[in-house]
Amino acid sequence: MSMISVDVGADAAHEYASGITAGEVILNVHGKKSGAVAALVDGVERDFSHVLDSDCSVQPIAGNSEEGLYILRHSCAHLLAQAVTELFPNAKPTIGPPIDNGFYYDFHMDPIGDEGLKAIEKKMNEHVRANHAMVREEHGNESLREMFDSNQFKLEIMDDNIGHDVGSSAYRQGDFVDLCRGPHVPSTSHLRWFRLTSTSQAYWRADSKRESLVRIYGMCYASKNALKDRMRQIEEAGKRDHKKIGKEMELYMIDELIGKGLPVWLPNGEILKSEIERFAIETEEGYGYERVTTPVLGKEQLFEASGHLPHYADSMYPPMEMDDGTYYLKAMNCPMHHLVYSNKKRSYRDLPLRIAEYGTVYRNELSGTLSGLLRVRMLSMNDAHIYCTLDQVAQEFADNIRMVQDYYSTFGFEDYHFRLSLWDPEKTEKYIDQPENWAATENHLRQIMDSLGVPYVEVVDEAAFYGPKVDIQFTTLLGREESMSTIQLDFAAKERFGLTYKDETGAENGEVFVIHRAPLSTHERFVAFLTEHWAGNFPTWLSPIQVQVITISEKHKEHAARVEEALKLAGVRVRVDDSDSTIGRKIRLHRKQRPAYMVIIGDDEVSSDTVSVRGRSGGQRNSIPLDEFVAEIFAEIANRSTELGIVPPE
RNA sequence: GCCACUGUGGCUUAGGGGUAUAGCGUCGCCUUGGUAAGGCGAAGGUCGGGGGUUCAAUUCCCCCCAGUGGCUCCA
Repeated sequence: MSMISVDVGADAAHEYASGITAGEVILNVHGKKSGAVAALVDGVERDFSHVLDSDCSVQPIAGNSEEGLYILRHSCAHLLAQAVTELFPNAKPTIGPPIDNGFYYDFHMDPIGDEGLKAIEKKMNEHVRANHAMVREEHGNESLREMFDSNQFKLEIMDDNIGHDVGSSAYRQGDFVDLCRGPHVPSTSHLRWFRLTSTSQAYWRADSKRESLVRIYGMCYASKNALKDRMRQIEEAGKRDHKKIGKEMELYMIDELIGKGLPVWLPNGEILKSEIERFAIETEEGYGYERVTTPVLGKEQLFEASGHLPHYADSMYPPMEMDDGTYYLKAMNCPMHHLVYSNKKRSYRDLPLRIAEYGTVYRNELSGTLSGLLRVRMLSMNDAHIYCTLDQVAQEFADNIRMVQDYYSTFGFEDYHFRLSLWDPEKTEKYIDQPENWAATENHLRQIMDSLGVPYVEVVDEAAFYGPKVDIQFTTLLGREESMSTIQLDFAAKERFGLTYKDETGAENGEVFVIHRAPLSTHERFVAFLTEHWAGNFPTWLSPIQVQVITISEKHKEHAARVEEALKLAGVRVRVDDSDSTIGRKIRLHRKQRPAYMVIIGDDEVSSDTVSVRGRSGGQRNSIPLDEFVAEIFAEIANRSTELGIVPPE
């Protein structure tokens, strides 16, 4: 028997008899407890059963590594398919990939409910206990087609993959076999820590004209603790859900008589919204923005000119027929701002011209996508458009990126990254089809980002229809990525609206670039994120109720009124509860509204003209002279501090 | 828009073919109280809406509406 030399990383290469498997090598080198689920052989992911017959390198893939988790989840998708096909013999598996935090599998089958999901989960657990080996089988194309001849979806996958290695292997566990490239965990007992989470409808090939499929989602981890951690994370996210907190704090309401996706800002939410707006106005005045107000609707011809109707009509409300023409609700402010620009002749001395508007736009989102404040049909924002020459674009982008960074640090956001969003030349119907302009502007943005030294990722098919953009991406508590801010470069408006200026030579110059930017997202989405981020415990300057005064007994009403008066004079949002109730009860009641501070007034405070201040976590600072407290909270609010510094944290 | 699930007083919720729980909140009384439930009492619901089956529907069936999760889309 010939010997082979296997490089296992750490120390010298090991010698083994040819024919040994990758799994045996890993067991030999790393022992049983390595937690490996597969092997990396010469840099390629392989099953444990992969046979080694020449010199090579072998490394374990740990179950809790990123690669290992994908293998685990992919394997768990197979386990799911095994259970589903056993319980529902007519179900046809289609595809079942791993995704962040879990996996899904799409089946062509009748819809199932919660009971179905439970039954499937139970069956999966049976197969985990049975510990089926997941065995790789190599097949020729013909033999594979035979194996899956009753499943048109698998046949279609094979048709699409002729010449690729995908179609050459299948994995078998017990009675179940699935077309798959692998690799997989050695056996189903590795898949203990899973949970099925939900079902949904999906289309074959994500095409709504094709077959409707049942998608089943699950999550799978390498250990009990990892699964528990994830479930805790989901639970925590549930507690921070802006819909739940928004209701408790009375931030907004949605009434079916008004319509879905059309939130009403209640007084407390309006405070948040107007504080954000005030902050934006202050900041943007410093950057040279001028504010305007434009109508919420405009004529068809306007949106034809802007390109919205050709490229964006699906996202607009349907037209309104009037006696003098057809009108549309605006989905964006830009067309009207372009008209503000060309309301008079512009000179190079006017550029960059920065036109801002704080108002609402209306977008016709599909009813099923609407959700709380996160996805709405009326969007409030601090929108602005910058008209400038190509040479000025870099400076304006730099300013806006700095502005975004300043905003975010003031609001306490840290977990975000920049994304350069490019067009997709394959999808010319979605974009203005001018490849040279796309290439030039995309390159320009790339250079700007590089010179700013801001790290970013590039993603295709995320651009606006009129140009590339820089988006600022957030990760939610559940690990989902969402766009927050956006800075967009528009090369199309100048032609569509005939935007020109008189340059230094006196010539009429048509090279006007437009930057669309909304650094604070929409107020709806921003408040939703803020609420989730702070779990409703906003920094003092944002808190709808900054101070809740609580009296111990009716004897203290008068002093409470004085405290209220002093705080109001300093512009602090204060409320007083001097009702006939116990202090414990009042604290419990007001905690739901999450005031930044509670001020307790009793005999001690009255006699010494002080206040006792209670923080959100229960920490307390007693007998602060009233003047001192007012001065401290005033400074905290004026500085827009993210720290609640008056009471030491518990 | 599509799929699944859900819909009971302001909020959280029990129940289930014979018009319905409880807690919180609200109001009143007692208590004048020191930091996440002091006591007593009261008001408040045509059980999301409309049809159907039934002697009888909040409960079963159908259709709407809304919410939640997901698909698609997206700020």
